[in-house]
Amino acid sequence: MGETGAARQSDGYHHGDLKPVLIAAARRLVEADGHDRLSLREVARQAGVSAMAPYRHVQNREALLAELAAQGFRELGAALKAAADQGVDPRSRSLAQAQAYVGFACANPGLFRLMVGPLDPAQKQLIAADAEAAHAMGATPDIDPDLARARWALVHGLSMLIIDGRLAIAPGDTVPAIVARTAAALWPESGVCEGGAGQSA
Amino acid sequence: MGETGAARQSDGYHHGDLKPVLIAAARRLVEADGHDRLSLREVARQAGVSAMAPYRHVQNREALLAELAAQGFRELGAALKAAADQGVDPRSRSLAQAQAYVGFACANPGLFRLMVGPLDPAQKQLIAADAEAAHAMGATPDIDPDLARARWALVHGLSMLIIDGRLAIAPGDTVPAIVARTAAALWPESGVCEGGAGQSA
DNA sequence: CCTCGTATGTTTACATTGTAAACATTAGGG
DNA sequence: CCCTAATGTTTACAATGTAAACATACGAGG
Repeated sequence: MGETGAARQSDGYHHGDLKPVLIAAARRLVEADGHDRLSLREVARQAGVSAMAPYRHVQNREALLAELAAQGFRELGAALKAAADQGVDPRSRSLAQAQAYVGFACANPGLFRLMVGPLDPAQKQLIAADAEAAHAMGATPDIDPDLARARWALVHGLSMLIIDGRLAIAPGDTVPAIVARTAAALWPESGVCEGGAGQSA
Repeated sequence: MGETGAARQSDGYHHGDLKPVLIAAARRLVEADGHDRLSLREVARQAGVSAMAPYRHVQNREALLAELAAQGFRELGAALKAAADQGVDPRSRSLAQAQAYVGFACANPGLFRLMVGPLDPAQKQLIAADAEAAHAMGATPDIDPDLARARWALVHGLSMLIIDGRLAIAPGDTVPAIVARTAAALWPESGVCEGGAGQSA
């Protein structure tokens, strides 16, 4: 079982299924060293091909990063949707989504920083659809926009602070617990989360 | 009065006061292109000196970025302190600090991203003192740590979302107003901000 | 089955960058 | 007035992004 899927056919010249390998290698490197230190040549090296091979599959370095970001947004969107489908009342749904968001960031810090960081407009268009999908997931449509923005800023800021090591996680503490405690500190009772402005559907 | 301060003495060989010029140029470039695209050679070019001249004043590129970050933290700390000294009740003090934090990020997005981004440990030690000063400013000591964390995450996330262009600012709207509305959405009455959870436990 | 076009990989080439090392100049104290 | 250290410069080299030219093998059509 050496050949996985539709991989190389005969010899070593034509790899046959290089692009996913490149993306996987790039993702590994982005997690390891950060997206700003990603080198296309190192990606090629990890994939076992020549330095110029990646250019047959991506336009340039930025385009590869954009594909990575798109993949990240797709995964984040799926995680948010799964969290939304899981809760029963709006409050637990909100908490589950918040935990999913921060959880994703903490599980893929390098990728998250890439998704969140600035990208030149050409590539941004590439990932816009996925990003929109993920973002729409964060804001349920039946609440005050100001409150939605506050919730988004909260989970986003929490994510950044944690993955940048500014919020040290005490031993024995977990990310979902931190999210839950932070949310609890803001909404001690309940009610605020779902009620908000009375623009009921 | 062409020579500012202790600038060049006679000819063009010894600049005489190069370091501040380098830092200023670097800051301009960081704002313009982002810290990941900063090139020491371009800094030198902007300062009108040779490519290797900066190495007489900073150990390497990372060290220059660290100095920039330290400068940023000092300014942010000053802004936070000024905001704290300005308010009368704890609530308006909190709001003023939040507005100062987000305002600083929006006024210096490139620098803020540098301050917030990951830096290798050697340089991190350089800016640790300033960073601590700025961070301590954010959390007044008399409140629930969970609430302090929530407030910090909120302003940090708001800053990131705005400077990354994810929260488009409507024409006529201002950053302080957004911060105020966001805070108002979370604490509709008052009371929560200063009283908080009875962490007397 | 053979051939040829095209997709995919490779090699070569060049500009830009970070950084080390050797050299040049000048300021300022003996 | 001269020597030394501080400051700037030139030279040099390795790594990177990317363009251009070259090579090979997969698959369609005869």
